[in-house]
Amino acid sequence: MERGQIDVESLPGGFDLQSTVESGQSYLWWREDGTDYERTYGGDGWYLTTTRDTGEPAVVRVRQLDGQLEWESNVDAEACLSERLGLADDLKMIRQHSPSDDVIDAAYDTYWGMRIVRDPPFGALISFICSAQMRVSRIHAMQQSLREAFGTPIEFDGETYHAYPTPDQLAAATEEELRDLSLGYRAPYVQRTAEMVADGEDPAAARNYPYEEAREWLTRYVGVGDKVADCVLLFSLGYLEPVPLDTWMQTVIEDYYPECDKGSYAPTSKALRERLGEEYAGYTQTYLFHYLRNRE
DNA sequence: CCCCAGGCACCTC
DNA sequence: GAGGTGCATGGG
Repeated sequence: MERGQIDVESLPGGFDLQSTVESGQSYLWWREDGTDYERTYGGDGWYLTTTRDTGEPAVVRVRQLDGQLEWESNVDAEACLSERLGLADDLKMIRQHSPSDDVIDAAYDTYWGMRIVRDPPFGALISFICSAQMRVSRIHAMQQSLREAFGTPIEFDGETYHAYPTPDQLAAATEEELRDLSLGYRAPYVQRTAEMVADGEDPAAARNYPYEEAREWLTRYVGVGDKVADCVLLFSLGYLEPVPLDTWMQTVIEDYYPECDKGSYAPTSKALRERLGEEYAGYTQTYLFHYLRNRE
């Protein structure tokens, strides 16, 4: 077993592992004890995920003890973690470039240290296809089901885990098998998109385009509209300006920024993006989403 | 029974 | 291109 520590206290803005992993940005991590994100969990508990960064599928688990991020894996996971958890982002600079009002300030203050994740592109694409009209806890459960049904087993520290399925593994699944995992009408979307990626249409190729063209390009995949495309760009591909518009953000617009409601998705998202500070609007959006969803 | 969940494909016009 | 409709599943 390899292990290590990353000093996150000295990063600009620090780091909050629990908020980063449990804020609905990623569905590719899980708690060691398997409990749902709706239930309370010690602030120093372990979170696990899998990676193929070094070629072979590997398990990575991390926990935060004050200013240290402690990790254990069957591979050297330090570079992977830094990338996946957004540790290179300068939170202080990002906040300085974001506007200030009562609700934005409260969101940043409450969850300060939360960072934008960078999920692996295929996992991000599939998990956000699954997210359509679905609660956070069930989106998680679906990804765990997909791992166990189709993912490559990994032995680690005396336990058997499952890697997230590869495009080939999911493309070989039948719609019927996916429906049996309670994916509902998303089952054919997942199967057909996995086929497209397995046939060589790499979602990471969206990075060849500027933001709005990249969003349009991603809608080529079945089950991917403007909202899911925005989530993939923001939570996987390193774009920090997308403002995904879901039902929660529609409520935010009604309650706080009604002048940004332009009727349809693209112009409304653009107006809110400009209102939230253009180049890092996705960061502010993610703080607002997490803060407002957990308020009360 | 109802309504809703980090929406999308498909059909009109 | 904008605007309606059907869609699976589980929780409150």
